[in-house]
Amino acid sequence: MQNDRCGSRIIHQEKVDLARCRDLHPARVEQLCQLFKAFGEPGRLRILHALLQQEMCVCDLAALLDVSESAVSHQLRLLRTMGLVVNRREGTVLYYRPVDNRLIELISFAGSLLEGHR
Amino acid sequence: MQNDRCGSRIIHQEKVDLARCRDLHPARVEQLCQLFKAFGEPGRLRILHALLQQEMCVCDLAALLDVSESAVSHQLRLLRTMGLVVNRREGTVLYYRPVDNRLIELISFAGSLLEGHR
DNA sequence: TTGGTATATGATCACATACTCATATACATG
DNA sequence: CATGTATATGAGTATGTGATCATATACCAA
Repeated sequence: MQNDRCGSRIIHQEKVDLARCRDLHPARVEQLCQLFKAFGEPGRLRILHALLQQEMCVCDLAALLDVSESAVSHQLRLLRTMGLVVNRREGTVLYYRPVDNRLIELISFAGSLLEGHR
Repeated sequence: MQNDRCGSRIIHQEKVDLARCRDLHPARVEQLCQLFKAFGEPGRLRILHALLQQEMCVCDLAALLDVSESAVSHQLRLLRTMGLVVNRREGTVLYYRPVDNRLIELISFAGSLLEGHR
């Protein structure tokens, strides 16, 4: 079969209908994905986790993660663009911090899911 | 400078030390990233969200997302490999469901973070 | 066994993304 | 203003990833 994009081959119409009406709004899907994606990369997760403990500058984060400052800077730009972190300048040093401290709870909650299953 | 992988250029040694001792274990970082990554893609997020409402088969999910059944199958394999979903066979039809229903709370909590910031 | 249906899987390709290097910028200090 | 420091940014590259197409598998029914 060339095109198996099924429109007619629905087995359980009621299930699909129910799922459709409970489905997330496309915009909400995008927002959620952006947020999860931010945490879905080891470097960014560690950066966010560190910043949720205390504000830090690029150089310190690079030392913590043992990667180049350029790499950290690029990741921070992403996080800034997503609206997850902001910075504060003090001379030539930029201190970064998360916009929303509740993000730490998202990490802890995810962590608790990893412990035991239901 | 050729190599800016800083080891000596640490500005705030105390901050780095504190961050190091509070840092997540590498294995935990990997687990968390896997989990977040699973939710960090529109297709998978919608699949998981749908399955958290009711068990569904590949064909129904394909209809819901309006993508090929092959694409859905590939995503489901990923989720299976990650241990996030399991299936139950009934004849030729495979019904998928999440291993842990608390995953819905992860989505809701993330959603609540999108509403207002602190 | 033969054919049909639902799904899985492998190869391939297009695109995203995370890093590196080189360079630019912003601020401080002389 | 010239220089140094901390960081930002752009281009290029290598790797990751999500889709497609073709094919394989598992089950069912005649």
